[in-house]
Amino acid sequence: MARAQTLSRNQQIVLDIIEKAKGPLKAYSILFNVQKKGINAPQQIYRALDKLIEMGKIHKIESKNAFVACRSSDCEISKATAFSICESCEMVDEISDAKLSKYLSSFNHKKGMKFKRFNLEFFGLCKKCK
Amino acid sequence: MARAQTLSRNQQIVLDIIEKAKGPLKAYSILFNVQKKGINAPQQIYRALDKLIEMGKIHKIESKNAFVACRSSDCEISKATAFSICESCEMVDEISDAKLSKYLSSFNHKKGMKFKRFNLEFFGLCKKCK
DNA sequence: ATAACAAACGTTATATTATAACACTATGAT
DNA sequence: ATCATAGTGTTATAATATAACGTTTGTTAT
Ligand SMILES: [Zn+2]
Ligand SMILES: [Zn+2]
Ligand SMILES: [Zn+2]
Ligand SMILES: [Zn+2]
Repeated sequence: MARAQTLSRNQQIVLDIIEKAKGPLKAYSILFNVQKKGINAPQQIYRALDKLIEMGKIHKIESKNAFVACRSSDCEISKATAFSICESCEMVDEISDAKLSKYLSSFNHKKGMKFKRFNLEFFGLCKKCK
Repeated sequence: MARAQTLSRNQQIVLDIIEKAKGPLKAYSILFNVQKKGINAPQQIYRALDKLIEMGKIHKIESKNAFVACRSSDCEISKATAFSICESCEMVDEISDAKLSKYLSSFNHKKGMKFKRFNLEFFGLCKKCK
């Protein structure tokens, strides 16, 4: 058994920063922010990010190569993620909508492929920006 | 008026390659494939890719940093794109499903954001791979 | 406790993806 | 003709991500 819920030192440092952030963070911006804590190399960041994603603690916003903390419970270890992204201020909000999630989780492609996971990114202008 | 439908030389070369390909192509793999035609620099590829995306001729698969030709008509200049992606063989298939597209296009977030565009990526194993 | 294993770590180097900046050319509109 | 827009070619560099290696730490089983 792995130590399923305990985070390692580096994982905790990286998660803390992502959770405190107002918006999505990029890997190298995380790196620059933790150099005072003795983390010096991209590898250390990317390894922590990979594990945190596996655990469902964070998600990657693919269209931005950036990372946000999970604020939802619908996404069940990143099998079903949806985000709303402002094209002006870069704000990202995790969408937690049971109906949407159910609809997409049960969506079946004509060509017979059974899906294990999806990621949906909506783009527009947020309240502030429109 | 711009020459809305005519492709430039480089755009045509890049589009041809993407259309002929069986699966998604990466920018640098396109580059290596067109060096015999006198295209030598990443910029030339990325510029063509950007325009082709704008025109709706191709799409970017964000989770793979790769590009596919548009095979749909539902996506109306890339405002509403959906893909099915095999995690084993990397096959990508554009999903053209009017109901899905309508459902998502009219989806409204609780927090009052009006969406202009979405991109949905499903992951699983294709027929061959499962 | 200790051996064995898995996970995490630190480090150096390198690969991959993407953009900046600048000078030049072609095209179409007024 | 002149002006604006789009496209080109080129060099350089930025930003994102992984490979490979040996070491250390934590967990489990005996
Ligand atoms: Zn989540
Ligand atoms: Zn905004
Ligand atoms: Zn399309
Ligand atoms: Zn497959």
